[in-house]
Amino acid sequence: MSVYDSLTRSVRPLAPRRPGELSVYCCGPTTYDVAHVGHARSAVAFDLFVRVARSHGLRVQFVRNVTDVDDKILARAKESGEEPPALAARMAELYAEDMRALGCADPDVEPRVSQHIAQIHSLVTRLVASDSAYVVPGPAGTGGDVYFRVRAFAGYGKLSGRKLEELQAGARVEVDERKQDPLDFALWKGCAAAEWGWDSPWGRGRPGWHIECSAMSEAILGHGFDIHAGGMDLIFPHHENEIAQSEAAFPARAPFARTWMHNGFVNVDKEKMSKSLGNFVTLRDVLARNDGQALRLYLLSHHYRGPVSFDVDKLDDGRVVFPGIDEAERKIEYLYTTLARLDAMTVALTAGELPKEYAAALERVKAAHARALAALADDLGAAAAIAATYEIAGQLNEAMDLHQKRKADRGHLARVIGAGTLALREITAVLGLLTVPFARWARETRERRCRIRGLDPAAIEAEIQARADARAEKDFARGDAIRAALAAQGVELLDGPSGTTFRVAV
RNA sequence: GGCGCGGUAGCCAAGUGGUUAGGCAACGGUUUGCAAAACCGUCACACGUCGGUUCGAAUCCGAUCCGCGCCUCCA
Repeated sequence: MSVYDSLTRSVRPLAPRRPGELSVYCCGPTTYDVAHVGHARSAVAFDLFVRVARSHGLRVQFVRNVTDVDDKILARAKESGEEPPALAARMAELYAEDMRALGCADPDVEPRVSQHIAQIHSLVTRLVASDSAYVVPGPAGTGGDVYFRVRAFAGYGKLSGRKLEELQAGARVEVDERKQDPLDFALWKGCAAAEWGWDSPWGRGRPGWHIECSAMSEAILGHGFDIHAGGMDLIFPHHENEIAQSEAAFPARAPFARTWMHNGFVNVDKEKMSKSLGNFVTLRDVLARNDGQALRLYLLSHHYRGPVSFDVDKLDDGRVVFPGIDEAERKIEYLYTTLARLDAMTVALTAGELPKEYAAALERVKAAHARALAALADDLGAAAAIAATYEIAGQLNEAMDLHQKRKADRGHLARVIGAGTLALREITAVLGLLTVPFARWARETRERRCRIRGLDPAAIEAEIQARADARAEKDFARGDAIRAALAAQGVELLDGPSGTTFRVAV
């Protein structure tokens, strides 16, 4: 498989440092608030990457950190009166819940900054000793700061494609008297003795923003690990600074990371969804209304490096809906319905020559299967894989339709159905879709939709019984009136051979 | 100002030198007591604009118009 590398700006074959193994470090959340759709995009993109890599037989060690020490956490905790570590732990738990709801596997290792202060001290000390960083003493009673000397690292700017002169020409860098150069950035920030922090060789303080990822990735994966991943907004300055720190500290062990992967943004009204613009939608909001798998499918329907727009509609009654996610949820329902139909039927294969019509169908299924796997292997072409998935599902449903109609051809059709089932299950597994068992999905979906629409399932069942009674008396007009009344509430009645069931519309 | 990304049929969205992407909506069918689901067909010989290269360009090159991002906390 191959992936796009931000450092070389090209799609390159994956070449792990140790054959058969893949070490991945992904920048996780700063836990001062609940996650929004932008966080979901990053998590889903790299969960997909890990799934595809594993499907290629690689033993992946997936590390995603939690930044649980940060000024924003402190500020938010002060507002609410909560202790900063308690707030950070609470938000980390909510983040993990949200990501699981999106079908993301838990990371193999989830390091916390608060558990790696010693490693941070050691790295900063090393940088100071080699003159890559300098200490600025703080006021009385306050710890000192440590800054990284950007000009001491020759490769600065290689990831983001920036030159030092251009950065200065930008002239939007905050002027800080204590820095020797405006571009220097903090490795350690001093604080007052009473404030949230840790003692250090430079006095009381907290880590700077970028140092934690350098320290934790080194601690867990060592230098020269395979993949460093995160959102595109982290390229500069975060990842650029990580490279500078790590490679300045251990020049002999460069590169810090072999390949850099970055996901694109989620846009609302063509603008980036972000905290600062205030245009974000939290995952709590989305998951209250929609299936997490629907959001996952929606995100995967767009290439991970391009932009994704996230539409929000306000209905007349004030309710907020997400039309794109509703549509994706119907597609999830289609795929589940197809699988449920498969599970309910028994097929028996026949050997021998396949008639031309069925041979062609089998060929289409196999071609779509191969296309999906090839697309995923080529820089995570999930959208193309999903398109192939619909083709397979369509072929499967057609074959199942014919299986009911053409009894004599059942053995032939069983071969198409068998190949399609295998393909559908394999591709959706790699995509991380349909990971929830059908029965549980059906139950949870019905409960959620009833709750949203304010419906009582028991009352619906009573109406269904009333309609059955009417139909038994050949009073079709009354039966149809009941159907129409329920339909107006978003309840569709499904008449099947074993009675009537219902589904609630998205 | 510097660096970068994108403009594909009514809508969403892949692809990226020659052969059907896919979905949604709409419409017409098959099926159904009526429906739903499922399936078939149509919309679809689409690729911002103008030039150029080529036997052939949505795809490569140049110019240009729009939109967006990063350069400051950010996934």
